[in-house]
Amino acid sequence: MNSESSTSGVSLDWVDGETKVEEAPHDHGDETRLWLRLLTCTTLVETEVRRRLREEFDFTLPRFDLLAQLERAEDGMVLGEVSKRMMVSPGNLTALVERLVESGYVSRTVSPKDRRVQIIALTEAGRAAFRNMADRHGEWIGDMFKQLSARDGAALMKELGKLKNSIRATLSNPQ
Amino acid sequence: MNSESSTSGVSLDWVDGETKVEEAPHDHGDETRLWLRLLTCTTLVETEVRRRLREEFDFTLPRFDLLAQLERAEDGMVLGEVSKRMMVSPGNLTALVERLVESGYVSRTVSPKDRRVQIIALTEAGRAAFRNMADRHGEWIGDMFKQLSARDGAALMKELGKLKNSIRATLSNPQ
DNA sequence: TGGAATTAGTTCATCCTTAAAATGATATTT
DNA sequence: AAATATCATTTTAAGGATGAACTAATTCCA
Repeated sequence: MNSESSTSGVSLDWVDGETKVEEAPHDHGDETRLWLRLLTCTTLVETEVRRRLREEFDFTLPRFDLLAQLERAEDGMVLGEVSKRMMVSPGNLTALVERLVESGYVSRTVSPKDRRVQIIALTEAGRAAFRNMADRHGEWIGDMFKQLSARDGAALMKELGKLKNSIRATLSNPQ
Repeated sequence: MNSESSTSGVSLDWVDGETKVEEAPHDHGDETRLWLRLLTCTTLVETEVRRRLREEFDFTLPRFDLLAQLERAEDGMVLGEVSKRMMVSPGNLTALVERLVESGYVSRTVSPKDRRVQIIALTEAGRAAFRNMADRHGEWIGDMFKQLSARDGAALMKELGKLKNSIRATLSNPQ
């Protein structure tokens, strides 16, 4: 029904890990199924975006995400701030930024006020490249989401907002 | 308001990359915002699950996911099938399975009918360890989702179902 | 049968990612 | 001012992930 198999495997013939993982005493089966469905949706979109970024622009998603963060910080951003916004470890950024500096999309300046601090910013080339990719990115997402009515989209947005609050509540107040 | 800063950075003080990435001619801004919110929720949960798996069981999420797939295949599973269900490349599994075989949680048998094929299965130790972790996993998810009413959960499940269909439609019929 | 295509997995090079430890700079005490 | 704490970033070691190239086994079919 649904196959494709490229030389290097993977592709469209995935199957969904989405089924119950457990059925324990106090259950939580519903939440777990919901979580798995959430994860499935995210993985499907994310994988496709990665694939297209590579194919069309020979670019990676982490690099794209980094440019996206910088794009709305006209005067650049402190590295630590980027780390928080991207939800990745600071150590991760070191190499990522390095590569983007090398390719000329990003500039890196040591703050004159505090020599520990770095300010990262988009170069003109980076800004142009990003805008280009972001346009396509928007189209891809629009395409993948297109069967969802405006109504459903709004509902989903709202429900996800509630979920996000629920998660954050637990995270900031463990146990 | 919300900080914690361990030696190695990251933790609770994330900020959400969730804001518009672009505002292009044909827009897609709503879909993109929805996508970013979806991604944020997934990342929050996933990161927390990783953290707790490591802390409580010194285990990784990919390994846990692999055990989860095998758990509901009494007689084991062909490696390629695992790859499809987990939505990861086959090459990825080679090392993952190797490590789980070493730790005694998984057995690997070459099929007698077709010597290209491998059958992977949980060992008794693997089954026990998995059940243990899966119980806790369910609790964590239940905890993070607990502020979502049953009604909201059901609604979210349904909306995500629609989204999943939309995505799959695009993937199996690109352009 | 015997060659070509297909299929299942592995290997390789490259990148991403993290936690933890280390480095180096600024702030805070005493 | 010296000692100490805190803070921003880098380094390191280890695991995950991918696409592409490769190996080996099976199937297809002329």
